[in-house]
Amino acid sequence: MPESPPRRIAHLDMDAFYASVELLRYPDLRGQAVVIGGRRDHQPITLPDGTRQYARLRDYVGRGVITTSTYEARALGVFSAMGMMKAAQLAPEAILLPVDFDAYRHYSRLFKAAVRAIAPQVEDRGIDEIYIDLTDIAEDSLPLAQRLKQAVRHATGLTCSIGITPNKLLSKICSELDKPDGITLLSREEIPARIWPLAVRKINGIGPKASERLAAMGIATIGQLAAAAPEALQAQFGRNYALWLHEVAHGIDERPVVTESEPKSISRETTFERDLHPQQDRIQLGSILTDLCERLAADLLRKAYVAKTIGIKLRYDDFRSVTRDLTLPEPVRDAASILRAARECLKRVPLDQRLRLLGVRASALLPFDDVAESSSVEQGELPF
DNA sequence: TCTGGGGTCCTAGGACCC
DNA sequence: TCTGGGGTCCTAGGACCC
Repeated sequence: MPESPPRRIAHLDMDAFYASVELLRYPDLRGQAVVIGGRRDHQPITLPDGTRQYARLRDYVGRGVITTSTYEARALGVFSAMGMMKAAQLAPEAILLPVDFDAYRHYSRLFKAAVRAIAPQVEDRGIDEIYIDLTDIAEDSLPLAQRLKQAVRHATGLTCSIGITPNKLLSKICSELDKPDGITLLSREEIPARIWPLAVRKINGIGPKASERLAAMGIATIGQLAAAAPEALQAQFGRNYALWLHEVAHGIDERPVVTESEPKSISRETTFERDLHPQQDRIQLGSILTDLCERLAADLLRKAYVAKTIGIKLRYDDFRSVTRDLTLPEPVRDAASILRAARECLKRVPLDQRLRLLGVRASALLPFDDVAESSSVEQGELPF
């Protein structure tokens, strides 16, 4: 087997991205505990004398979660994905700002363009992070990393953290090691000293479930995972996942940096302010469903896709969720057809319990060139 | 005071075809 | 005549990520 050439891969992660974008707009909040999240109106109010009044976390009522927080807020124990009502108990005085995705998308485009101008082999990993293949660039890693950070800073006023290693797995781990505003370089030889002491949870792909099962086996660190008996891992996790665990624990990852990809699905979902009953609240649920279908249709139109499969997602008041899919004879993208398919799916789902969430999803996507639209109609009894 | 919204990938079973 | 194997599509659920 031919030896593959050694690669040089960077992972670049923006520091507390949403919160940092907000601080550009509200510099008076610098140094304070600030959290971003929620849908409710908690826009800052500018008083006649020019001073601003901000909402406080303790004033929040609802089901929102923290999307991002500043490092000052994190120091108080407030992290992403935490319920805002719970966070309010830990940091009642923290400033609360609503999310503004348009602003974050704008800065996302700016920092990615700045990176691409230096290193064009960029893989998008969401709004605030990218992988970069630096293999074909001659410059040494440290000055190159400094130049990338400078370019990002110049384009956005924001800081980021960069890890550079032989692969995506290690770079992702490393970009976190010196946050914020850090650079971490790592070679294969340094894996035992610098990677093995870390918790298995630091590996991208080992989540809460897997790390809990590993903990039950007495495996807490990546080094312990690397030393674990393969048979024991297979007994716990099955063949494929066990093999993967063994590889990543040894720092092996051959995944390429993928610079282009097509979306697999597009979806819209919403959690209600209060749980809704399928019968008693059927009017309201019907209008929510219609609204979701219309937004999904607008997304498909804007992104120029048609969908062969339409699905729904329900979450019950006990947080169990179910999905139903329907593959259509012809691809669709208009709201009426999506709604029709979603209602067909709804007929196949138990509706005897209050709901907290409803979602609609389009999958099996095809680029919209000139695909003829379906007009097949079969309207049966409607759940709501 | 429970837990958002947008995604990807994997698994597993059944239908259906050759 | 009670017995195949492979391939693909569809569906449902779950883990995980940002």
